[in-house]
Amino acid sequence: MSQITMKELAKRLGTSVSTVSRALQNHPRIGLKMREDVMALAKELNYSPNTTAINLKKQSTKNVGVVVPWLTEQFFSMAITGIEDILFEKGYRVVLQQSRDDFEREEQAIQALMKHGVDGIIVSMGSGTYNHRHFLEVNRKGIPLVFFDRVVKSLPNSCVYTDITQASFEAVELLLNKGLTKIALLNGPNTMQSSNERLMGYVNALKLHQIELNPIYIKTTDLSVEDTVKKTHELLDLAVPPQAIFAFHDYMSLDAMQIAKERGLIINQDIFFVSFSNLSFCKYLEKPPFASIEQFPYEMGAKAANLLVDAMKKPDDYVREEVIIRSKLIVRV
Amino acid sequence: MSQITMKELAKRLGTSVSTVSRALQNHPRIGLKMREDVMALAKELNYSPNTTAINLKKQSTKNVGVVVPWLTEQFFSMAITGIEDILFEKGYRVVLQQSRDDFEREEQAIQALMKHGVDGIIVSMGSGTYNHRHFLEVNRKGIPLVFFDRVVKSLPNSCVYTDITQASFEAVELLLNKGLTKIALLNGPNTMQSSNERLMGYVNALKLHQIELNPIYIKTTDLSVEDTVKKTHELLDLAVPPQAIFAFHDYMSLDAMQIAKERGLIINQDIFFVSFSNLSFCKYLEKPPFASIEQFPYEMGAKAANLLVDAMKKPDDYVREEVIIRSKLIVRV
DNA sequence: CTGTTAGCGCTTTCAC
DNA sequence: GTGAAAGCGCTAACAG
Repeated sequence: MSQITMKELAKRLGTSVSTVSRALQNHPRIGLKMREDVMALAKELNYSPNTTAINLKKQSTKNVGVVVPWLTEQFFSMAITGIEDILFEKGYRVVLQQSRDDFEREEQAIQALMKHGVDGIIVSMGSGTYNHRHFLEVNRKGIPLVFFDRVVKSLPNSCVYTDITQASFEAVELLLNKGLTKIALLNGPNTMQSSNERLMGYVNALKLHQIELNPIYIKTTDLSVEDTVKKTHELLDLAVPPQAIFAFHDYMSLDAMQIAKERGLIINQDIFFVSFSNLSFCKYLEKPPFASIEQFPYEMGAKAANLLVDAMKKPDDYVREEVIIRSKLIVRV
Repeated sequence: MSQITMKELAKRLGTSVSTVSRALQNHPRIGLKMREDVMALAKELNYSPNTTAINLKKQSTKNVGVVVPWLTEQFFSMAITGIEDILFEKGYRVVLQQSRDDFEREEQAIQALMKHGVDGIIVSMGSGTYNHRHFLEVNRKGIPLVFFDRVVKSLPNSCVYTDITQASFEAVELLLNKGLTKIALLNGPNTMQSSNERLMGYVNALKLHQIELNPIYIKTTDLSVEDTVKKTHELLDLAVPPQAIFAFHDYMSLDAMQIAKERGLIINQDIFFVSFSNLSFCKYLEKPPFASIEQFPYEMGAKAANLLVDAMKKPDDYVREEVIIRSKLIVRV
């Protein structure tokens, strides 16, 4: 199926390619009749422009690469929905890649995108990412890059995130205000900035309420179910087990809750869970985690997309922006 | 940041662009020293080819469009993961669009993809899609297209799906074998082929077990939560309410279950639910829907991607394939 | 108002 | 083995 080109249109109309081009893009300096003729023939022949050629000419692809750890995590699929909505309306397309929290894969994805030619990139970093050379490479190439959620604040790129420290503080304080003092932290890996911020919020809250920090209540995990299960058992095996667990996210809360239930504990009575995510399906649970932090992923994605669009518009006088989306603590019970 | 081009490499090496091109792609008829020199300089200058130019030349973009109703539905995010895995390894990139079960949007998405230039398209149709003109257009343009899950069997495109009728039959039979006879069907819209197939499976099972079909037990919905709620109430308001509900998918089961619970019914005792999807988070429920049909979305996506890759390889002698992925009824209780 | 011309960056005959 | 040249489809000065 040989696509019909402007050359063909020009030939049939006995005119030149440039005239056809101008007519098609409603250039002012073009005769009315000619414009109409061209338009008519184009429609008749079902002409559609070759975007690749335009891309080559314009040095842009109207493609934006998006790299997230897991599409299957609700947080990310909602964020991508926000990204897609903004980008689509601005004429961009989303090229998607998952890093699966694996450094190698993330690097591969970024390289593929650069090689493939995208006008910009939006990234939420994987938990396994221990260095930033791929991002530096993107910056070196002058491709606009925006981070969201799992960001790198030390890089000169704009980023969108929630104040994890503050949100963590509020979550832990909620528990403290309930009179609970033995609160455990079931965290992500130390390598993740957001794990450290959770820790800070946790520490701050305890400090403010003059509860002594007990290191045995602090566990890090690699975010896997197995590790969550293991560390939860460790916590519940303690001589004085925690009354509440502040977990990395709802997925972790849910897995930890299963363990607690198996061990005969009653949720929201013997033990309380709070975490990030505010997963929608928790509403179907008889006993949902006590509270959760809503991070508004759709809005975060949309904001990141908007920042990227700005950056792509004016690659020269690019101003780094750091946008903090205010999270909200949702008490479920 | 002006990217470095082959022209630049050629200039610096005092050779021609064509030689550089050949050296870079390990053309046989090229001097060893020259090849090494070119390679070395390319590495040094961090040369990377302009994919758009290659695309224009090769008349292909290595981009594949994927259109699904909702990214946030686990079924689709898993399918896309399968698609992405296969496509990435074959050197293709996934361009993602969501139709949100809206015909206009689906049409827009398909058009944007065609215009944008993709080598192929994978689609799972939206529930609101009432005609196929956009697919016909894709076919007319000779762009390979493969359907999965929500397919159009009457079109000449390959497709991958589960045997909904058979799976529905098994699901309903499971209930019948439990001695339940008053079974309702909470279906999707009539416009969806897969709704009709569910209905057929339902009818077949009842017939085989010589249970008379009672039309008041059959409800269609537009898949929205509101409509699900409404129709569930209608069913439970009946003089003789159903003992079991076969719902479109787990999301619908869950919403319907909420209503049943609110009305004081005990799940898996007073009323049983079965549906499609086998959502992973149901494992966290005290009382999950009684059974669910696992459709192996990852495998479906992967298979669809493989079919598309084949179709893109040999656009001429294209053979339509219809692949049926065997589903599995998972009894949860 | 319209045609000519020169590319965008790369591949690929066709010569030498 | 290497270079010159054409061309993928389109845009945009530059001349009329």
